[in-house]
Amino acid sequence: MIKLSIETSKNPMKKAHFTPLSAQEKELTKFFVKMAAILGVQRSVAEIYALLYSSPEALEFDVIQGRLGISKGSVSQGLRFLKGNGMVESIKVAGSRRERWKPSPSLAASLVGLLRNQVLPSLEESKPLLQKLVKEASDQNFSVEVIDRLTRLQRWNSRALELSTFLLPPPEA
Amino acid sequence: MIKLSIETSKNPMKKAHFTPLSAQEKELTKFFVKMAAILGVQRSVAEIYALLYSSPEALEFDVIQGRLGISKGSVSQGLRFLKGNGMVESIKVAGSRRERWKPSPSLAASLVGLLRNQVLPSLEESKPLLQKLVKEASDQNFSVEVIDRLTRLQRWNSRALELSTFLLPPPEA
DNA sequence: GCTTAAGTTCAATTTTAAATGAAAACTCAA
DNA sequence: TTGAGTTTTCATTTAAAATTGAACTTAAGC
Repeated sequence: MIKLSIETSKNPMKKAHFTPLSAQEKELTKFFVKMAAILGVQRSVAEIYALLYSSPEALEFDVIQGRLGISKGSVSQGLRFLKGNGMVESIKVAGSRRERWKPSPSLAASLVGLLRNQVLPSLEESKPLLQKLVKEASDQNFSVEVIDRLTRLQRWNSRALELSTFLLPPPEA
Repeated sequence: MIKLSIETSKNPMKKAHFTPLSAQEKELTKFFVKMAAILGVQRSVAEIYALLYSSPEALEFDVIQGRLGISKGSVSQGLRFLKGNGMVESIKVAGSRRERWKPSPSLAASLVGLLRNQVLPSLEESKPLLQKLVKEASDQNFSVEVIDRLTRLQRWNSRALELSTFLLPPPEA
């Protein structure tokens, strides 16, 4: 019989007992998962955010992984997404190589960031397309009904774009 | 050699040549698909809507199926979804058993209907949940930080709910 | 400059959502 | 009332998205 691993002070066998989510944490996760679904954000990302949101202190990478029971890859990608959208922040504590994560102070600001990234690009991209379509429709004398619809669509797009730019101004313009 | 089918006036062999989408129709489809994606609505539904939107006359079931090249099931489900959200209307012409479909007059109203069905239910469902969470958090003396976050979350949910109800009043209240 | 803990990447896998189409159900003209 | 013409249903298939984990990269600490 061979002993497969030896615990030393240099290489402590990380037992890695992470406490499973409490009832409250699970409920809050449900809420964030539901909201995330509306915004088209994946479950694991919502889970990470919910965990950070219900933790009084900033959490380390492997605590997040351990308590949620998800893979390193998911944690890494999830944190990147959340950070990229300004929803979480990382803190580096001197003397430790690990980062610690916590939600950004303002949830409102976070959602604004998320919406801006999800919605605005599509509205902007579509503007020239609709312009072209309206032009072609009148050039090729489509039915009045269809031209009318397309024109209204274009107007609607422009207004939505204006409104969004107004409601969701860029971070530091 | 057996002749497999015979064309009669009663049973005309439906050649079913449907003209493929024009360049413009394809472009418009792109637009609607993109918008639909934001709202979490599936591609085939957006395709159906785009086709109706760019057609001067109301279209029959099998024209929709044929021109889009999708299955009967998808057309049926797609139309049901669109109708359920007030985005399309059906017309019955006397002497024909088939229904004919066209987009509802107001795109704005359509989007309102869609948003109401997609977003409001989640906000409403979550209200009592958040209430309970805040209560439990203070009862079980969680950290001030976390209680504060949960309270703000609850407030945010209530406001979003109020705002939505205001912006998206029920159809005929 | 090494070593190794910490985190990232991405091809492979798993999971979830959407589309299909054959069979069932409905519906209206005859 | 009947039954062919329509549409719906839903188990199955297909496609898309999310997750995993092993290999790789990075950088802190020695």
